[in-house]
Amino acid sequence: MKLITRNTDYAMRALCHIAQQKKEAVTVTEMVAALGIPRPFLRKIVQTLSGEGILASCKGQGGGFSLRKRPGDVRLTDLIRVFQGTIQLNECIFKKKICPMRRSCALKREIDGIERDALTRLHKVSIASLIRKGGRHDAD
Amino acid sequence: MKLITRNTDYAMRALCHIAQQKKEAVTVTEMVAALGIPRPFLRKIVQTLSGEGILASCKGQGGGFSLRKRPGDVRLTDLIRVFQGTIQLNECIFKKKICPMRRSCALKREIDGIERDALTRLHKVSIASLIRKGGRHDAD
DNA sequence: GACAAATGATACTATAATGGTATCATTATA
DNA sequence: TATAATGATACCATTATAGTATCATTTGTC
Repeated sequence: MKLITRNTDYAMRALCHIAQQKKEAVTVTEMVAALGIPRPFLRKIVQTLSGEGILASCKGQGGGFSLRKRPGDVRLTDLIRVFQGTIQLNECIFKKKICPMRRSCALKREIDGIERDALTRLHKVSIASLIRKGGRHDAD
Repeated sequence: MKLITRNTDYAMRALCHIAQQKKEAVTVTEMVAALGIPRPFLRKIVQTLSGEGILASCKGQGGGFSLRKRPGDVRLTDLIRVFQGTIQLNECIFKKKICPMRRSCALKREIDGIERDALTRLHKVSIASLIRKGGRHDAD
């Protein structure tokens, strides 16, 4: 069971790191040093976050990334949506066809309920909530 | 988010179907007709369930599969373990290395908690509980 | 102006998981 | 003996994941 992928995980760590710096802009170099994430991969991730309007970027020397949203407004579900595709509950087993048992499938009802609750909880996890909970997000 | 794969889903449907028949043994042919699952795939699945001791099998004409356990004793988590590998919570991001932030990672704590609760609920779903909830498990 | 340090854009790759298919062997019943 | 069933296994196609690699562009500093 994997609720979040590395993309999502790394993204959230990077965002928490940025949120905790007092600086104007945080560079990838700095984040690599702090978080230990492979540089090209992290670059791709923050570029995506920039494209999504979650981070702002400044090019050139002295540039870097900064938060464009309030820490309380960036939730795990947002990142999951960006990096893991639309958040869909377990789509019905019969791909193109309409599921012949959708009216009455107890199994699907159960799974849906469990997934829905997990999503509700993931939605409550934001940059702000993680920072509040203390715990450092950088490596040693 | 995908808590269960088709393997798991099909397995549970097949098991529920078998549990609801009064017969000694249920054949794959019969299950294919009832559930609409691709025959060779379903064969592989029930063979696996047989190997796991969840189903008993009889070869030869007049043979088929039957439940070897009580319906209350076959849970979704059992099938997830069989078809989706060991149920592991999100393993730490840094593969071989020891995660440098395991002492203090608020993100991991949150995800762990959510996954753990989902597993607890998946553990409560069994053949028996699904059958009890009514709802048919066969196709039209 | 040249250089260095930063991001932007984009293409590529390797591995594993998922969702199957296909075949041949074996067993048991009619 | 023919037939209907499972057993064992090998194969395959697609997608997602987790990256890597390159070149272009911008911008501050000397």
